[in-house]
Amino acid sequence: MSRRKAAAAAGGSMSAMEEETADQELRRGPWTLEEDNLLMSYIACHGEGRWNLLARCSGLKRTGKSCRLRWLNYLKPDIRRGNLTAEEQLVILELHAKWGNRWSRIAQHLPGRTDNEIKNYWRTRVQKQARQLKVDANSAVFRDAVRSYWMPRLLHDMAAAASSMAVPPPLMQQNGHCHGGGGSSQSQSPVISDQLQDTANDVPAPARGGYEYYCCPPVEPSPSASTSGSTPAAALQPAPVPCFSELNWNDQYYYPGGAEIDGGAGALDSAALLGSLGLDGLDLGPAAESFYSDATLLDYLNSSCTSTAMNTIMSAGDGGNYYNHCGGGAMVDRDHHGTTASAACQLGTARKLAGEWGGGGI
DNA sequence: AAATCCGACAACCGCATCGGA
DNA sequence: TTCCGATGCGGTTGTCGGATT
Repeated sequence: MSRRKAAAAAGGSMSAMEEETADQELRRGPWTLEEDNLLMSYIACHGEGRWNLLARCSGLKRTGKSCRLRWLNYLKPDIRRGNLTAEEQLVILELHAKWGNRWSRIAQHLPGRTDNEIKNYWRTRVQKQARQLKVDANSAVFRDAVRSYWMPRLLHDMAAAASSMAVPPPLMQQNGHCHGGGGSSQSQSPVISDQLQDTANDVPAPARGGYEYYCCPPVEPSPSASTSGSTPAAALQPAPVPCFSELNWNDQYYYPGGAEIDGGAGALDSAALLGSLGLDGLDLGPAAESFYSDATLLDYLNSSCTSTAMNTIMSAGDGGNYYNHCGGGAMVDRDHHGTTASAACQLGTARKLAGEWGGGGI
């Protein structure tokens, strides 16, 4: 309910004349090119902030709030446009599991992305999947499904992107401390992430930022770790927490359903898979078809996690490391990393991530 | 071809928090 | 300490364009 409607409903603290005046004085709705130009030129001269003053002095018939929002969500030069990459989606899924609807906080770890954009992504994409499954997006069942199906698929997308680039994505970097000043990555440069972004979007390169937090999930800020007062170089230091690739990948988080992961088997049976994931109680119901047809589970498992992508990863840098990470080493025959094995090993990865999430509440 | 539906995203709104007077 | 304006955040709504009927 709008404020004016609320006022009217409450007995009307705003007179009709005031309403009319307000309507004449303040513009609402979509911004015009002229308004955008006016706002940008004002900020170019006076800088950001003091939004109410800006609104009064710039000639814009908008509220300070509206000006701020337009600038932060649309006009600011470092805003990234275009679809979220698999990497970014993975970050969102991970951080949302960790922090919930803290959109602004999540956005801080996706350079160039706004809280509004992330929020919209969650509502339109993630919650859509939850609706199709007839479960709550915050339920444990749905989180498990995300961990077991969606995240592996995103990992696969990243692997495919890496394959097309002939370099592995940063997730697969060895020694954990991905990129950004640590200097411990042995085979990849810090720009790999950006390279991947550059192939994934039509966004000008200067608008891109790094994704160090994908590999190194952020931790609660501490006074000593605050960016204020730290040098730019220090700000690039990886957070002192384990990266995905730093986890104890030799744990036995293999496909637990008893199926051999040797690459010789065909497509996994969906019921067996659900059972193996501890989701045998999950009734996908009539939504299952659309869920699958959206290339969310079986399509993913049966399709393009090809040996080509895996071979690329294997042959590059620490690909073998990733391979062992995924399959727990002994569980996967390195010579038979076909579709099933690849999918299953990524499921293993997802399960490991689920474990790192704690498996419990958000 | 027209009507309807639906997804994506920009924008608005209310409330909370912060900081200065 | 209190007040008040500025700012930030998250929920919700409105709009538009493409897809479907």
